[in-house]
Amino acid sequence: MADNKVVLKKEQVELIEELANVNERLGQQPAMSKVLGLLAVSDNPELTFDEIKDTLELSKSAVSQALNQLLMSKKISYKTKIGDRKRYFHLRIADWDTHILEQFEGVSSLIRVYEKVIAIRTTETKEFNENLKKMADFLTLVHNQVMTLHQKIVQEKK
Amino acid sequence: MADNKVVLKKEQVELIEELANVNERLGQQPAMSKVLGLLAVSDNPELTFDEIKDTLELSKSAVSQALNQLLMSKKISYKTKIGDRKRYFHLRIADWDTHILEQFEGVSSLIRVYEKVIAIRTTETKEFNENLKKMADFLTLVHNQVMTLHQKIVQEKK
DNA sequence: TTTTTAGTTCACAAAAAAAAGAACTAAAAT
DNA sequence: ATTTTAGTTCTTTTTTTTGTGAACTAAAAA
Repeated sequence: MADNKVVLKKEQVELIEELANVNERLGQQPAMSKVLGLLAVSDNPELTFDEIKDTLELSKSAVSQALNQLLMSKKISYKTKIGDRKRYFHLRIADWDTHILEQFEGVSSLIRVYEKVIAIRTTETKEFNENLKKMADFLTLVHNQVMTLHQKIVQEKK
Repeated sequence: MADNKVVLKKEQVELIEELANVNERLGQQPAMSKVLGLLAVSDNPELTFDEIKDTLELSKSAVSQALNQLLMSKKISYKTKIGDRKRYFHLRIADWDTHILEQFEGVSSLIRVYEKVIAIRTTETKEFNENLKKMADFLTLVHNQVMTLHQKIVQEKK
């Protein structure tokens, strides 16, 4: 029944909330978003189940589900310490580039759908179709530039 | 009580649903997303209230709310025809670049929050902080490139 | 002047998403 | 052997989101 709440300054709490909000807008679920925020802001980047639960004031089951989904989507991982049964959860921050590219997957979907729309549209609406095409082309350009930048990162890592 | 349903081929219906799904993942509400899909795919890009309502099989109030929100967020506009009281709603497709930039606002928020996180983090966690910084720098680079590309579009339009 | 059209507004219902709680489990500690 | 720890799983409850329906409005038509 001990309280494992992590001590946080007010500004840290505020940032966790802000981070959670941004993550929610990017389509992540609330509890997962809060966990991501906490793990990014906490001075100690490795927190136990109970520290997360007590700091975020969530139920065990909410924390369990959030952690497991984050583990499955490879946003977090955990360490164990000898002589200690607890797991220490942390962001997989070194894989930040993969996470960002996953977010950009949304742009790819958008491009694919718009290409399909362009393909089946009537040719009657010339200006409309031209604008759709310009938009799809712009998105493709952005997508390619992001991929190029990412390749540079990958090279640097090696 | 007339049925104003727009005639659509099966592939058009499927694309409307796909577009609606992508838009929902980008944070738009379901009814709004469907309206955007219909207006992008329909051969006639200018549809009346009742055509939208009957084609999407939504209630008057759902359509009314969706259209008004889309008008307010400037995703759509409408025309009137003389001797006709109906409004003809259409995508503001010529403003596609503005709409895309609005979506990219999410990236800016993300950068701003991560910069704040970096600013208040303990200096104890060197590698963690360096990775955060690299991520924020990458996002900033992407953001700048998108802005540069957009400037070119704006120039071309003039 | 009354009726119809083209919507709007708002209280409520339905559905979906999120969180909680309680019972359970497997391994470790006592 | 039984108790505790560190969670998991499943059902239920709560909250939030989305959509509906009925009453309303303002302008135009009959």
